[in-house]
Amino acid sequence: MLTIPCRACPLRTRPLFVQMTPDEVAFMESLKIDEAVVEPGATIQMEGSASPRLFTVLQGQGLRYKTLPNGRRQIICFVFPGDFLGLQAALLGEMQHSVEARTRMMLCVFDQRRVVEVFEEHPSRARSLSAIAAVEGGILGETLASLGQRDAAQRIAWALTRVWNRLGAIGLERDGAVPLTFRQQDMADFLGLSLVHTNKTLARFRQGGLCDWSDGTLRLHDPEALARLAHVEPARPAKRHLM
Amino acid sequence: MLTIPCRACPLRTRPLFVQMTPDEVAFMESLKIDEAVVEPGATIQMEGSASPRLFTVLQGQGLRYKTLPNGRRQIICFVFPGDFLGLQAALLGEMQHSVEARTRMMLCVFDQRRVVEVFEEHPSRARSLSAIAAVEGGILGETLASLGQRDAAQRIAWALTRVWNRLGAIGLERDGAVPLTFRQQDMADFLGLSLVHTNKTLARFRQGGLCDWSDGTLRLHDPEALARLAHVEPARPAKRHLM
DNA sequence: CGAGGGTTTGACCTACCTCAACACACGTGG
DNA sequence: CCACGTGTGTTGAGGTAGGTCAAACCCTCG
Repeated sequence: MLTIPCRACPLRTRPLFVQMTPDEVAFMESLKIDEAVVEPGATIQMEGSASPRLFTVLQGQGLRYKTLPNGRRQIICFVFPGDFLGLQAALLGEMQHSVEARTRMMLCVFDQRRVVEVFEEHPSRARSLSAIAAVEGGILGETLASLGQRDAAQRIAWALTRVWNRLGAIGLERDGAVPLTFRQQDMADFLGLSLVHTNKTLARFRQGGLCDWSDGTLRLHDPEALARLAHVEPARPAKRHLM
Repeated sequence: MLTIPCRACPLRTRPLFVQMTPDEVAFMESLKIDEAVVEPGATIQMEGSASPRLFTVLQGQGLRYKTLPNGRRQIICFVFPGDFLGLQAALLGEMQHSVEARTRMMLCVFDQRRVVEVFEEHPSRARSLSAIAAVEGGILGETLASLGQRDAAQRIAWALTRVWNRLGAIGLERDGAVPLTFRQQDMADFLGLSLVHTNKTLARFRQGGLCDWSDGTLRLHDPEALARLAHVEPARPAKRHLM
């Protein structure tokens, strides 16, 4: 039995997300087949395989990553509540990256075959699915620009402000802090930096009073300065779609 | 008048692309409103604006890029025949990057509003549109992994083998060479390298007998060695969708 | 013939990497 | 209770891949 029917989903009322019509919500509820809880470290989806179950993240944090033939790991992006997992499996038949949980996560479960049928059954939901893909593409483009054109400090500042805004937008800020449950190694693998350099840069930020990311908690003491350092343009609204 | 009706399009018979049903081809033909030729250097779409015209590239080469607030430029990817331009404009209402022509290009033109209606009118075409978005996401992920985890020589080797395979797949190889009409600066801005270092690495490849990219022409003398250097897994088929 | 865009080359420098140790917290078993 | 491993964060020392600067060398084109 579903403990959280879509119509009572705490996420979808957040202003970050494009609002659904009651009809859409009802349709999604008919698509939702289960809820799942996964433990930290669990692999949710595997690069190269076709995930028969697709997910919307309700709670928790995780990451998408690729393992390269040379053994190194690139983190594609961090995964937060509201993210949809398995889009490539649905549209291409195969995931191009793996997804792993970093905290305990609660997931909304969909049947991959039913999701594919969305194109025949519910055009506006199909549009949202495509929009999700397009938004992710845009984010990846921005990430690419960070890796290619920003130096280490700028990259880290960029990533932290990004995460900060995202987590704030889904209401996870408490007392000027958001939970950020990754290791420094994860951040390094995300930004193409070494662990050591990531660590030292974070220490500099901390000593400089810019921000403090420790014990799984991120505090931005001076968000403007950080954004300026990162060369981030003033936060665009950029609504997201939920599945 | 259209000089190339979709049913006679030379691209869509290439094995690289997922084949359409006659019904789909007819539908696309009803969507196609024009053909356009743009000159080298022309801006086809602009970051931040909603392009009212969407394109499928028939001929020529171009690039997608973002300009960062700090003035630097990140090339997102190279644009080749078969690519669809304006997906973000269609799905999100706004382009997140610009598109510029590097050679004279021939484009298939669609009306943005009509494309959006594809979700109501033609589910299987809508699926293809989404698949295009998903494929692009996968490619961006791979690019991300290159920027983050490969050194300069590996990045260049990776990019060249990628381009080589792509251009080969659409039948542009002649006498062991494909046309590649970019500047070294473009490649540098794509891979997050300086022009100087890109140039020197290319020179090393040339002297080492690996490949030769000059005068707008790319020759891979030893594709296997290059792929080995780049740590590229043996070419996956990875079909693409056309619009 | 000069101007401008792209490529090439050399000299120098630094941002970042690697290696290596240590610190601290946790759990497990003796 | 302590001894220990293991995983994560921290710090220092030294090395190098790749950046920047600068100049020259093509081209083509007006």
